Amino acid sequence: MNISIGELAKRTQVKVPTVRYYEQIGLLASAPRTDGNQRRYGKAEVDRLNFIRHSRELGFEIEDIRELLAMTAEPQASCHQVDSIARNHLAEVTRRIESLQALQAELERMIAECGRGRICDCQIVEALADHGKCMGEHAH
Amino acid sequence: MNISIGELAKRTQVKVPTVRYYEQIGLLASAPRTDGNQRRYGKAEVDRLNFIRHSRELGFEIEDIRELLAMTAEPQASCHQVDSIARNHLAEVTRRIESLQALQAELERMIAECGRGRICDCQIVEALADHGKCMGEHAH
DNA sequence: TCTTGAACCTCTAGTGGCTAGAGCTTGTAG
DNA sequence: CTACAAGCTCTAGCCACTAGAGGTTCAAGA
Repeated sequence: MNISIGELAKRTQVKVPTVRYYEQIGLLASAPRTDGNQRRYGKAEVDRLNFIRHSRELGFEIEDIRELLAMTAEPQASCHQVDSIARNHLAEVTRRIESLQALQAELERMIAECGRGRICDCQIVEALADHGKCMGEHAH
Repeated sequence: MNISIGELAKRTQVKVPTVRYYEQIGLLASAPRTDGNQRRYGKAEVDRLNFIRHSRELGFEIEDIRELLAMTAEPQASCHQVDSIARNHLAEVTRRIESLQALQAELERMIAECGRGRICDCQIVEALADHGKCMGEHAH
């Protein structure tokens, strides 16, 4: 296997500019070039990029992915750190969900109170203008 | 009332650089200056900035807030557009919650399967490397 | 072999919403 | 007067891409 960046992009569903970006930030090794200066990739890079894309889809940050990839280079090492990274990320996702759910509740309340009349009577606008009308985590 | 930017920041809990940023992007009018070139604000600006901050806390985008503020300048107009902006935003928040919940489920599954052994046996790493092991909205 | 269009290359800047200095000026209290 | 806090403008950075611009290479077709 000795594929171009476009073919790599097609196989992994990662855009060409994004592949270049990942090389730039060191997530992918600098690819060997043809005489015409074009990058060429093998199966290992396809696998690595699939790992990266999948991790990104799951919301892992680039630095986390960098660490995870470094760990896969030490197959006999303990996976304690992998577990830790995943748990931290899960906790963050959970926090974000909770925060968004609080926002959702506030927005629902505001919209329910809207009489669909004029701006000067609008409960949405009044709620935005007056912080005290909110309750819950969003309010302080 | 004729307060400095620092006082405005204290009253509204919006940082000084953020106030300047909002002026730069036109969300706040350019403030009148002292002979020493310092900005000075009145009650109207405090109220406006509170509206902005509150809307940002609820996750409205700057452009949405710009529109909402423009509407408050027409008190007799219909609040149909306000309602529409809020509903669109609520729908987006709902989508984000659902997407995060799918991620959460995948992460929980991966972590539950982790045997806490070595990297080469790690179910988290294997799941990240093999897309087919995921299910749900995240998988394709 | 030549032509042409697609794909490849590097480089720069932008997205959204701030945030962080650097270096200078103003205001106020002691 | 002095010193320090707060004000000012300007630039660049954060995060993870993304979008051109302008030039080169590759491969298919005539």
